[in-house]
Amino acid sequence: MLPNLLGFNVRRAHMALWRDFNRTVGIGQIRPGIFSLMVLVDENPGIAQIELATQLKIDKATIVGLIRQLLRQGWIERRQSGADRRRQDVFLTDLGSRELVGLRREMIEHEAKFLRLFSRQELADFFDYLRRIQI
Amino acid sequence: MLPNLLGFNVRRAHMALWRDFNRTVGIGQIRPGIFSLMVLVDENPGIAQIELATQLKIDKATIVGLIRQLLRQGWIERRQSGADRRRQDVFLTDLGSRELVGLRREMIEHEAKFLRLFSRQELADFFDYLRRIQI
DNA sequence: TATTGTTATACTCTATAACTATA
DNA sequence: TATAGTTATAGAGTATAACAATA
Repeated sequence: MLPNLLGFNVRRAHMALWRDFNRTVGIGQIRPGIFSLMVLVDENPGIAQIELATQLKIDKATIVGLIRQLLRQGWIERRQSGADRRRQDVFLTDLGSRELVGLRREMIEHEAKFLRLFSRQELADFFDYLRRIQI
Repeated sequence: MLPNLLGFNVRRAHMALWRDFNRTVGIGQIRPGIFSLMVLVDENPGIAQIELATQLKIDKATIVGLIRQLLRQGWIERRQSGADRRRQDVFLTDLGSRELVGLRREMIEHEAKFLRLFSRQELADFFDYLRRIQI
């Protein structure tokens, strides 16, 4: 039964990617969740935590823990929003920005190992299929 | 960057499936990991723990925790192997077998929500792609 | 009343290292 | 020496519930 379950196959694909990520990207310093949060902050300077939660599709309480790690590493900083004082605007620090350059490079190296298993058209279809089930 | 990363998309697809599984299958009693272990035991009565670890691609130490839960629930039982006394042969109990009937039905219901998003050919391709990255 | 962020808590899933019993 | 299973420990990653501050 298992080999014919979509959930089982997605789960194993996820585990394989996860393991290679951890061997390749920011070894001992970073995980997929933290990486994607950093990229989001880099691409949206001053983004609010609630917005990070929405875009990453995880609970706002979960964001707090990730933010705390990145603050401890000195890779991000927060400033209270002027417009809405409930909000904490999140930015990368200079250190965080420099770090992310290397992480992105490692990320591309990691992705390449998997991307090369597909033709251009297969990849386009694969992404399409994966997006369909991101309900 | 994120929407164009294979890892990011697989991760989100995994989360979507995980959440729906937990709303649909064995509510409050079971998780994807436990379910797949039960199915494996059902299809391979007397399977050894080391074999479960190999087939599920997780460490043998991790199996112990899952086995312990299922023992507590009375859904599996173990007998020492006659041939190799290091081994513990794992079986479903009658209770476990009856339980699994309902769980399989819920699993199919859960899968159907996602499978119906694809044509037969798309699904065949999708499974092929997912298997390629299960390194 | 609703939203943003926080704290406390708990659970799943995974791994590594060191161990016992057995092969 | 190698393998099967266990224990202890750790660390991601997620969630829910209740709360303070602010809108």
